[in-house]
Amino acid sequence: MLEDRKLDVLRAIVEDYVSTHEPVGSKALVERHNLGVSPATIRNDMAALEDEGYIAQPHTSAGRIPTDKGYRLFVDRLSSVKPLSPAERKAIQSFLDGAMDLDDIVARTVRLLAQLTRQVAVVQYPSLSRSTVRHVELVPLATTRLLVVLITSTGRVEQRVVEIGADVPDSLLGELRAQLNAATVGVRLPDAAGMLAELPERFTADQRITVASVLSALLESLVEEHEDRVMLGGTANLARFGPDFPQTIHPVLEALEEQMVLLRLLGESTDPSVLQVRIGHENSHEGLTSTSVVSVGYGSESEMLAKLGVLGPTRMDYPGTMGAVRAVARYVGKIVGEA
Amino acid sequence: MLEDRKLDVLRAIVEDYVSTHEPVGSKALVERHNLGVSPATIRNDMAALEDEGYIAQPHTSAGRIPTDKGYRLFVDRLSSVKPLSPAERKAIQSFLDGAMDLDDIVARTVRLLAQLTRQVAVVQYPSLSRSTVRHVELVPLATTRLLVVLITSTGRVEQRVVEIGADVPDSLLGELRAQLNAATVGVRLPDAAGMLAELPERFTADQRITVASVLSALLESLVEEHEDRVMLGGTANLARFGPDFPQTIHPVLEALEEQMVLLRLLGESTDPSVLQVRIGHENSHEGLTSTSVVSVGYGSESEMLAKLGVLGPTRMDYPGTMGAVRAVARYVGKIVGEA
DNA sequence: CACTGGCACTCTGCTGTCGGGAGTGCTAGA
DNA sequence: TCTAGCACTCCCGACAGCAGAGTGCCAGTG
Repeated sequence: MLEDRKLDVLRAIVEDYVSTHEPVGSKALVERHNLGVSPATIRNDMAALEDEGYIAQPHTSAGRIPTDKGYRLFVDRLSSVKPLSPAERKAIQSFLDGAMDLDDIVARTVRLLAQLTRQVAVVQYPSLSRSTVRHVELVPLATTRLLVVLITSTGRVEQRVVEIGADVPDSLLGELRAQLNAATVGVRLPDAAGMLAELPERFTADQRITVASVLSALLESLVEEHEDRVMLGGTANLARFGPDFPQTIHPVLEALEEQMVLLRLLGESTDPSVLQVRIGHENSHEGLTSTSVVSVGYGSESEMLAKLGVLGPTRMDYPGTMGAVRAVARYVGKIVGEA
Repeated sequence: MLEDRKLDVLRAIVEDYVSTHEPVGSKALVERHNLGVSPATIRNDMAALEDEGYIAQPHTSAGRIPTDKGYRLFVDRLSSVKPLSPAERKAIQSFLDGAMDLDDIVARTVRLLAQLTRQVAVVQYPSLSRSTVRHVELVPLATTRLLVVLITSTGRVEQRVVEIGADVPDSLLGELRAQLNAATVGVRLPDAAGMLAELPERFTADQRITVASVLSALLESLVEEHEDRVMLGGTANLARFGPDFPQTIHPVLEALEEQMVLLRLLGESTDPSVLQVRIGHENSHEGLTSTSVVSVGYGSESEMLAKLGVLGPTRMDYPGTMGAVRAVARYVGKIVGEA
């Protein structure tokens, strides 16, 4: 009973603080939520919550605000993911349905997430490592220069320019192209490297220089995975972080410029199919200590291809944000799964 | 004589204001720059400059700050582009030399510009319209689905997925691929459309449906030019816009999210080979009225391929920024010219 | 005629003071 | 276990006073 109400109080504090952005006091609390008790009682509960580290007061005799630990409890036990309205679902669908190529899908997703959550959206491009080789193309640019193009099953195109020491006759080019495709098409990217190991042996000694150059470029494209790209949107929403934000916003902007940081932000999860919320200091990156990240993987039923999420102030609407992120991830997963 | 000194005063005001970010008064002026006259004299000049609209005071009895018109005069007549130090030149070169593909070049350029100028950098991808077709590739994705890939002389790759009503036999695919390449390779993108006009006539009636679908996708890629992409960097530098910037920064962030706005920002110029400075209200976009844009085209000697530039507060170091932008444009031009 | 020095004036911005208000913790009582 | 009351703390806005910076103007000088 007592425990139960304490949790109710914490939930009420989080909800009020999220909507008003101001420390919430005992009196306002009983007025807005109809807990059947008096402010004084609430005060006792609040004192207890403060002792346990779930809330804090900015200064003596101000209202309370939730701590990271408080938000954590709220997310884990006090709230449920808010499903989207039918109108919103419809909007998602029509927004994403017009997409043509992969870039377009990712770009639209980012916009959509940013609009829906009114926060900063981050979408990772579908990872190469999970996809398979669709086609390898060699294009002569000059007599001693080749463009190696790798097309994957997710529609992604990787390109590399290779400088070859010698002239490359068309016949060799055709043969090499055929062999490359025969060896790798349909194979998963990480496995494709292995399929190519014995390829040089099928060519004559003086051809091998060329073959080796092309192979090394292709292998580079295949393992590119680790420097996956991400797309970013909704940075204008940073302006709603709060009025105290000259200090707050700068480190955040800096973090957003670093692809590596963004990837780590999305990445550090165990099971990508489960919605993940990282709150304030739980974020390894300093400068994002008053920032929360909500992320989840997306992809076909069988596999997660990449992750997406949003980033906002710790004082965000968690149920709504989580609902939006999850819904968008599902739709996008369906779309890239089909493609 | 009098006119000359008035201009000196304006220059001094601009320089001081840019470095201090505070309204500059007559006394400080004579101290910092050794104009050989007394503050009282300067005050007369300042009054005149104010009448003519070159400077203004935020409130009675504060120092003066330059107006947009003042900056304009400063840029046009009172300053010269500041050449970079040898160290900076070296940094540019080594920074850009490691670049592999086009994406990489653009990404590095953006970072470089942002670091050098400590402002927001914008780089347009080399325009398709000036480049030529290097290769067209058709890749079957499924029995009724084709990937059309266009590779340009600047190393850019455009891709489109086409849904074909019917099965596409390999023979037709090969024939079509050959014909497409024969007709367009080496041709400028805007002209290539014309070369393809008669292509359908060489195929039988039932093949034409397929040919038409592929063609329309290819034509789309060819004229894609108008929605050229841009890359953005250094947004963290927005935090240095000033302490008054919650109002200032939000519209700017919004503008930066819109590709179209960015393109127009770079685009609206007569001769792209000449360094262009657009100051405050000269910028057509509202929300960027306290923002200046320094931009210039880049490319080979013969042609400009695209533009790049930076965006910052009107109170920016114009000579330094202009020098950096020009220098970077030259190096990048050299690199994409070679590629 | 152009420059200078001096003077009165006008702002801003900082400091300190002072209630009002909101919120708390504690204690006594139901 | 909850409630009511009370004294206390602290923030915040208003107000006044003051120093400083800067201006405009005017009379004087080479």
